[in-house]
Amino acid sequence: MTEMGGAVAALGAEIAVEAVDPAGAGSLHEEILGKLRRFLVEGSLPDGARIPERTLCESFGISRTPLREALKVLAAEGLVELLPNRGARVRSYTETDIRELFEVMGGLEALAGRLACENITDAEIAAVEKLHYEMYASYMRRDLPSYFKLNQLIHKAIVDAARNATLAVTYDNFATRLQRVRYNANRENHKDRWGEAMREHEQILDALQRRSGVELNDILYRHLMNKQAAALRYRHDHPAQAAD
Amino acid sequence: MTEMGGAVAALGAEIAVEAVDPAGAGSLHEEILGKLRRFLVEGSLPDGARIPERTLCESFGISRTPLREALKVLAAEGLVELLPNRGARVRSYTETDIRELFEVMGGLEALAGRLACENITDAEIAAVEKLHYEMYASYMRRDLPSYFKLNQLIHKAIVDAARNATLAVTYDNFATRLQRVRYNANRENHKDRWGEAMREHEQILDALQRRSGVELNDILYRHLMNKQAAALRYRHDHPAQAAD
DNA sequence: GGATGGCATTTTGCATTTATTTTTGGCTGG
DNA sequence: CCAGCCAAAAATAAATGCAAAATGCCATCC
Repeated sequence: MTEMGGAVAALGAEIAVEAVDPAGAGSLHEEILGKLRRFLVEGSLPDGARIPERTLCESFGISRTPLREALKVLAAEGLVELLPNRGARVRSYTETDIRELFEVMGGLEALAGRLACENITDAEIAAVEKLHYEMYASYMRRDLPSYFKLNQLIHKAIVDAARNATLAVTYDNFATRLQRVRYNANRENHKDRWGEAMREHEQILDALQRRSGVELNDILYRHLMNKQAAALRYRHDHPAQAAD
Repeated sequence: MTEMGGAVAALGAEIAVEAVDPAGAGSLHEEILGKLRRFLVEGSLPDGARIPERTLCESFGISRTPLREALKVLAAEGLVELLPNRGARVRSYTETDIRELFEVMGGLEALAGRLACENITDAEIAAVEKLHYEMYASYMRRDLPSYFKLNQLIHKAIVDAARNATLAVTYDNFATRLQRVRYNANRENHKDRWGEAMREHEQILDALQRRSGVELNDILYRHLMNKQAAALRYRHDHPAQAAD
């Protein structure tokens, strides 16, 4: 397994850098958990790569116990898979997995939209409007990174307005898994759908302003389904590093 | 902490019984995980009870390492909460938590219904019909346990028909958390709503037969919201062992 | 008499050690 | 020369041991 030697070395470097910032909370294993999660999301390790715990322990400068605990949690979160007596692998998402993830995200966002319409304040709607127009400006400027950032903030604002912490946590969990996928599929693929997505966001804002729960529910679900279709289309056109 | 001595003793007994049945998969910590989860769901430990790991280790007859790993996973699943340097407690669901759980379940079931309408086969619809009429028979017989069992099977059938394993796993996770709540709130409270629930299930079957995704989506969500209202109403009338 | 500070006990968190399983390399037999 | 098997090495899983943090208790001081 030399193919990931470089990646593990990179991991070591990453840790050296992040050791400065007091990332985690109190306990060591939570700190490790956060670092590992971030590392996996950023896609620095190829899909399906084995995660030799001994090597990682040396990189992190810790013992194997807290690392194993962190891996168990990450497995429960769906970012790694644990093969009995054979260690951990980076979970490789098949096309089916990706389809399913988008569907669940669609259901969660739809729920968030419905609840948000029941609970959102005028001030929060104004804040979303602001984000929306900033995002539109980014769209006109063809500033993709800014667009993505604002896009994320809008969706997060809707989830927050749903007043449901359990939903927010679950949403974050799935968003994290999808990020792992999205980092692989380069963001370029979004350009195909950019105009369409922008129009959908107009509808999202409109439904939110009118506090129409059922409409926002439906729009957000279809919005995610369109994202899904685009992602799968991209994957078919670029089966480069696919690991199905 | 003598208040839970009896409960832990009961735990020990439980394990002795279950040690016979080959519950878990291969690895020891997964076996422990399953046992602990089942034990927590059954509500044998009071809300907020401390879980001293040393005591549990003796009960299970294992070392602390696999137990700690299992506890970390259960914390990620939301069944226990880990206080840094202060061990694990049984997570006590506040009224807000319960409200949130029902909302998320509503979103997930709604999604399942929508997807099921797109994917379900005629044979599967026939199977649901069969379950439905059996459930109706149980309703007429006032056979609550049978009714509950069939009710669960119908909802499970819809989730399975959604053809989304990720959704199914997530659904199970939340269903487990709610079971922990439901075991506390005695099932008697359902009798208030029994007729109403039965009528809702007529609509569910109808929408499924017509494969009307948007309708089933909405019906299932409202179905869960009515369950939520009933559960919270019960909780208000019976604040017995409430641990808010 | 009440409150505060220090000490002892208990409990958790991490590291180290031991054992079991898997894998790989080499060897032997066909 | 290839296939199957055995053995050694490596990796993982579990257990134990050690150190640090927290809680409870007691004594002393105000």
